[in-house]
Amino acid sequence: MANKQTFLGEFEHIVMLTVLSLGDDAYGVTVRQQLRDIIGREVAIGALYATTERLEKKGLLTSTKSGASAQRGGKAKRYFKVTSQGIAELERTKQNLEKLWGLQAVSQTI
Amino acid sequence: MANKQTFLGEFEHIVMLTVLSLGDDAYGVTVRQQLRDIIGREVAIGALYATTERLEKKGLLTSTKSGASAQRGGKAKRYFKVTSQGIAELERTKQNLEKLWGLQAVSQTI
DNA sequence: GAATAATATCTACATAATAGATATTTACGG
DNA sequence: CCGTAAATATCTATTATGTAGATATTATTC
Repeated sequence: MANKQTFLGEFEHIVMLTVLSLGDDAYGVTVRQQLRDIIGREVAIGALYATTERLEKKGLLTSTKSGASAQRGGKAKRYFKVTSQGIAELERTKQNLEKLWGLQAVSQTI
Repeated sequence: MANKQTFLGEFEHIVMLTVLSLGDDAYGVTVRQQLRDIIGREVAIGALYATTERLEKKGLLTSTKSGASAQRGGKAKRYFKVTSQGIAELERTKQNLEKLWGLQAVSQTI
């Protein structure tokens, strides 16, 4: 097992999908809201930033600060965007899961 | 965020699917082989047992020792089986991912 | 009975996920 | 303008997951 392989963790995975789904409006609060709306999952805001930071380090996500344009105040939003490398990674992850789901005994069961 | 939610981690997820796919023949070596064959992923045997043990603690998997029936020796195999709770969990996980994948911007991209 | 094959178990460490408290910035009402 | 509230990000600490590989156990063959 010489060369390290890396994979999207499960939370990383859904955060990336959520960011992607939000297009130009993906920042901490909206990502959190979207996760709650779509899959009913409550995430701590800290969890989110920790994860996006890791994803940035891996080159799967980028972030840019908006100029201060908040409705009622607040720090400048940090907008996230999935990189093309990130998209490739998502695609690979999805294909692998689909392969596993497609196996006989599995598709009969779940 | 009072009550703790738990989710299948990414490795847990694929291990469960693999065990399921192997039916009555799921033990350390075959699970490892299947993962290599289907998605080209090399896993350390220790990683596998650590994970199955955790899944057992959560009630998503059970294991039973075979009588010693190995071809050429070796310790008795430990056969794994996904519990019905495990199946429910897999189903939930799959549905959530499918929801996210189905979102407009996502399905246009990956 | 020594070498080898098939398997599981153990130990230690690295990475990912979670929780929630705290800090920063701006707008609104008086 | 000042205090309060709102919107957001950042920080700190802890727990849960994932990874690696060495070691132990059991049986077979020669």
